[in-house]
Amino acid sequence: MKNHRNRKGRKENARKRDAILEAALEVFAQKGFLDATISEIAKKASVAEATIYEYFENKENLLFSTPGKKQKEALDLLAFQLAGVKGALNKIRKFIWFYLWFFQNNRSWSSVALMILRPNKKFLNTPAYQLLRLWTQEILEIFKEGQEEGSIRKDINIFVARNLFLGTIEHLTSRWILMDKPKDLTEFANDTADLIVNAVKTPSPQDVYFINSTIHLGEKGREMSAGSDRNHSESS
Amino acid sequence: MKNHRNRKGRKENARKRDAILEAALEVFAQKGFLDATISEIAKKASVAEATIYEYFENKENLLFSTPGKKQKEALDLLAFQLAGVKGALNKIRKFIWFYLWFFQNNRSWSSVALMILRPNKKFLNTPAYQLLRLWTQEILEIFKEGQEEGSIRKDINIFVARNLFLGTIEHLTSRWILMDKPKDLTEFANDTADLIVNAVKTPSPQDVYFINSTIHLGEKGREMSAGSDRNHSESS
Amino acid sequence: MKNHRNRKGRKENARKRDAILEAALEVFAQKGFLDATISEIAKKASVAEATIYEYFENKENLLFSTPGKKQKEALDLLAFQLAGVKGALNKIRKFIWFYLWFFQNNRSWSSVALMILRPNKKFLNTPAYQLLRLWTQEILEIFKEGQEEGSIRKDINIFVARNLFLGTIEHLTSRWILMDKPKDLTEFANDTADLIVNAVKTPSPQDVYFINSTIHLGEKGREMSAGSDRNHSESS
Amino acid sequence: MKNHRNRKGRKENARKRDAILEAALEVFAQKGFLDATISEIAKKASVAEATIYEYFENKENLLFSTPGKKQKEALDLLAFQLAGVKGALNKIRKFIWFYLWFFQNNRSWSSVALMILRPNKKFLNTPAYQLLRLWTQEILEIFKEGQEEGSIRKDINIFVARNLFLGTIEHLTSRWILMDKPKDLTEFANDTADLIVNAVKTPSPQDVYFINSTIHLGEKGREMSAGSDRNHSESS
DNA sequence: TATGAATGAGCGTTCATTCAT
DNA sequence: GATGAATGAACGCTCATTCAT
Repeated sequence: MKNHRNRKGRKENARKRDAILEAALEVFAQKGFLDATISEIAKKASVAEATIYEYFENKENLLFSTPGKKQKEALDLLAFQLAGVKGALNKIRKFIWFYLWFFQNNRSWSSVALMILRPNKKFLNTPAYQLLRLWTQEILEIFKEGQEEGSIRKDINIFVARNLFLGTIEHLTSRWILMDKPKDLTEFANDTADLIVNAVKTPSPQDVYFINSTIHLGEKGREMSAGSDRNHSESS
Repeated sequence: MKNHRNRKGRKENARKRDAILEAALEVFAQKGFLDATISEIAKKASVAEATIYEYFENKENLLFSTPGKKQKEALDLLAFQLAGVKGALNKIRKFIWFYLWFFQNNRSWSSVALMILRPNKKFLNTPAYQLLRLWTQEILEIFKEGQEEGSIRKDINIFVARNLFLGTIEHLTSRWILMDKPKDLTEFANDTADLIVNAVKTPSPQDVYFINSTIHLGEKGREMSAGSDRNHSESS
Repeated sequence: MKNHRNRKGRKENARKRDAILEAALEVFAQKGFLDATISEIAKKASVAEATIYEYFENKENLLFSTPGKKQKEALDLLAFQLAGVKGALNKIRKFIWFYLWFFQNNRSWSSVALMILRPNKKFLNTPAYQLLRLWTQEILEIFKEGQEEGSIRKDINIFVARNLFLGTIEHLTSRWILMDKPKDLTEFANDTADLIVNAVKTPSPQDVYFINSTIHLGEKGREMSAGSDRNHSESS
Repeated sequence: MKNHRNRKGRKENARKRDAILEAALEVFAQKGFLDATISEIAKKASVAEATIYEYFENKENLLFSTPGKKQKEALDLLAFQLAGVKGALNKIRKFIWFYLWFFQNNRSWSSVALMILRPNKKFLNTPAYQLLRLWTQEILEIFKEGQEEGSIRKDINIFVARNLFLGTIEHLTSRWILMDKPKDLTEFANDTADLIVNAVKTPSPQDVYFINSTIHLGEKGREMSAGSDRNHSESS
């Protein structure tokens, strides 16, 4: 409220600022927002508590500042990952894999983003949230692209499709965070991609085949989702 | 001293207990777990703060006790809703619609379940969570049923499919809770069902048709998803 | 701001409330508002810090509640003191003496009232201040009475006269509080009364006398201010 | 390191020092000692916070240094104002008017002096306080002069009279600072002077007059206090 | 059973002040 | 001489929880 001095956001010591953010990310991920203490964050960042207030207005502001850098990194990497990939469906598959991979390799960030930030209404009015929207808009673009190129059905609601996309991945990741299952989050990338692709793709004749005048399920899909079956140990 | 909870005998008890739970649900939904105070819950339930501790061990225990009744109600209603519905795909559609309908008509409960309980690790060790599993197992059963009857592809991972199912609905509902969009949560029930059904159903020849020796997209799907187009006002 | 529970002002334990007020008065008097700590007040009152917040909203509110009881006591005693006194001028003398006596016998209260409350703008919007106004209005009444009975000049501004009255006494008392001089605050009651009475009283022929056709100062005043001379040790 | 204050040599120094003092005066007046922050003073003075510590030992020291310059200015002006005025009573009138005028035209200074410095015990051990004593001694001198010339009663305690003088003026000014009443502080200069002069002056036969062998109140006083009546809008 | 009253334990936040540059 | 950066040291305040009645 009262930001005395020239507190907040000096670039001078980006290193110290980053150290605080990193520490905060870890502590928030581990303890949750309210059980996390400034004291612990400060200790982990090797600064005095008061120093945190030189860079961030308050605890909540610190929380909201926490995902920014990683989010940008994710955006850059995503572009890199998608570069050269042809076709919306392939992009979707790549996106899903990358999304899960990135979550997996940034567990604290995932935890903060999904468990703390997402249920927080105030987060919506935050610069960090605006950044996040770039990410989700990318998904929409891919769907649109697919509709234009014909690979994605024109009769689906792409906003609902985006819900499908995000909801599925976030649900999978949430389970991973909460229950440590599966150990390897990307393990289900293919199965997940199969379903999502199925959901949106334009049906093609390759999907059906004729045996003795009967139409059977094509086996093509199987080739991409080998290893997926009901034998996975699922606890719920 | 500590087993008041077990004395189900007296009606007066149950009434007061329910009043507390209802008040708690509302306050938790409105304020979140930590900003909710025992004091406010007590006031809303018209009991003294200490009385709450006669019925619940502590604040967290109260939180975890909060969804139980509604959850049972949901299970009963679900059975009622699915009764007489033929075919896994139709059950899925019905389930989706009912899920959204129930969320919509129990906002506080939805809010507590999705925003507070789900991100809470401790909730997993809770009786209330076991109840919730019955719910999600129902989904698995339907998928299995579909695979047996042939309407659902046998080559999909039904656990991942359940993620798809739950994740999509919860994501949609979360948006509704956080941003009040869409006003009517069931508005997208059909579009959502279309996508999920597409994702899991066994492709059938009806989905393709031949014109001049070429296979085209069947129009059947369209019949069920009338009203679905990209004109929905979506803000993100 | 947020007064959770039924905090503030339960009469149930007026004893505890009084203990807190008394402790607060002493600590405030000794340390000033900001150097006084809730912790010290709690210790002196033999209650937990949190208990203070059961009775008072916050530190400032506690400060403002501090003088009330004594102020009422002063009002009652004043009425008692003035009862039976005839004539506005005699009432003024009595009032002055009592005012100084009461300050002297309630040092902490004096200190808080003059040193902390008076310079605090917010105090003006306080119930305690309204009580104080009864006190100062009493002075006005006496001046009016004197003007009606003829003992006080009709050509003076009684509001300014009240400033004279209050300002003089408060200045004297402030010096006493700050510098412990004079040891006995009532020592100058007579001299002060003489001056204030002189300032407002209707001049009377007794005040002048004729010697050899010349008018001299009457000696009557002297009788009441015996002992007043310039030999007092004054440091400023 | 710690004696920068003594290096009066460089002009640049004095200029910066004055800027700090001026800023401090305003901030202290507006916020009070404790709510004033070094940060705000620094900002207002356009210097860095640390710079303030080059010129002043600490916050309290800065506060005590704050009134000095104005106080000297007041002393000089007072001498100027009193120059050529004949008779103690006239000097008293002039002094009162000038005192109020100076307060009025230096509101921040008044505020700091009366509201912050006066209730502060430590201020008494301060060079600035010694300067202030010159001011109050001047009052004593005038009283003595009046007693010698016969215009002021020899039977009054001049120290008490000084209390009357200072207390009245300070009380009036305090009200003005706290409640902005009256708008023009010098409005009551005459009325105040009348009362104070009445209080101390030697009664003279002109004050009484004879009608039908009876002694009546003289009207002389009225001539000097035109405009004084009970119609002033006073809120308390 | 119900509760009014009391409190222990803790945390975010503020600033005056220091010091290396 | 000037200052940006860092921090130590405090303190008000909140609430979940307990317990005597």
